Amino acid sequence: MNISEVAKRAGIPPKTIRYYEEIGLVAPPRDTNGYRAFRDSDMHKLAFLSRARALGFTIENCRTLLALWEDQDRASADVRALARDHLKDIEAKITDLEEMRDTLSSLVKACAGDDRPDCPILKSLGNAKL
Amino acid sequence: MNISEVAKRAGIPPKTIRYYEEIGLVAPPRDTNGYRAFRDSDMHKLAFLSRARALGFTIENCRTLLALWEDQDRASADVRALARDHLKDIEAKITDLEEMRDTLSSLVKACAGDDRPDCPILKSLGNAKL
DNA sequence: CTTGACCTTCCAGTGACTGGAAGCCCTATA
DNA sequence: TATAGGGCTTCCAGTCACTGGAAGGTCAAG
Repeated sequence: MNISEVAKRAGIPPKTIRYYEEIGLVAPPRDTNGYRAFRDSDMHKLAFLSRARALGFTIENCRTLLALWEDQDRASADVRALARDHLKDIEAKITDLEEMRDTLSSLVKACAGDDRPDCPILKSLGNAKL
Repeated sequence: MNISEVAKRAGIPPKTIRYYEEIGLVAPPRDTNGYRAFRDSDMHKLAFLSRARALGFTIENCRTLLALWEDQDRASADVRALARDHLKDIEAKITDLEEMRDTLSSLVKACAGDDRPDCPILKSLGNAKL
C-alpha cells in the first residue's frame, strides 16, 4: 500500500505519516523504487495512533501505548494509569478553559459593541481588578 | 524599574518580557549600562498583556487589543468582535475536550487495571468501532 | 577585592506537525 | 515515443509562545 492510500484509510496526512516514521513510530519497508510499502500491520499501527491522538494523548504517550498494545504480557494497570493521568490533564484544561469562557463571556455581554470607545473588556484588561 | 521587578509585578518571567520586546509588544528605553529601564507605561502594558494572555488571547490578538486600548477613538465593536471570536474558539475547544474526557473516562472505568493484559482501552484504540 | 546576584545577547530546543522546493517514478494518452 | 499529470522521495524552514543555557558585562555588599 502506498502512502496516500494509507493516509486516506487511517485519516492521517501523508506528511504526518512520514513524520511518524522519522520519529520511529512506524517502520514500513521500502519498494525497490524507494516508495514506502505499508503492510497491514503498519496500517493498523497508524490507525491506532490516529485514535490515540484523537483522544489527546501526546506522541510520547502514544509510543508507550503502542508498546503496551504489542506487548502480550502487559498489565492493564499500566495502560489504565496512563489513561487516568491523561484524563486528569484534560479535566484540568477544561477547568481552565471554562474559567476563561466565563470571564470572557461576561465581559462580552457587558460591552455595548458600538462605535463608541467605552469598553468594559479593555477596562478590565487594563485594571488589576478582574 | 529593572526587568525582574517588572516581572514580579506583572507576573511574567523576565525571559518572556525580553521576548515581548523582541516581537515589538513593548519598547522600554535603556539605561547607560544597557539595562532595560521600564517606565510605568511599559509596566501597565505588560500587566495588560499578562491578563489578556491569561484569557487565552493569542499574541497577535494581544497586539491588536493593545493597539485598541491605546487608541482613544476605537470602536468598542472592534474589541467585542475580537473577544467574541476568541470566546467561540474557547467554546469549541471545551467541546472537543469534553468529548475526549467522556470517551476516556468510560474507557478508564471499563478497565480492570490489574496485572492481567486484557484491556478495553487498548482494545478500543485497536478497533475502529469506538 | 571578591562574591554573588543581577543584567545582557545569542543560539538552540520544545511539540507536532505543515509548507514548499527540487527532483525521481509511474501511467496514460496523443 | 514523447509528454503531461500525478504521486512519490528528501530536505529545509516555519509555526506558536516561549524556555533553557552559555558566555560575559554590571552592581552592591562585605
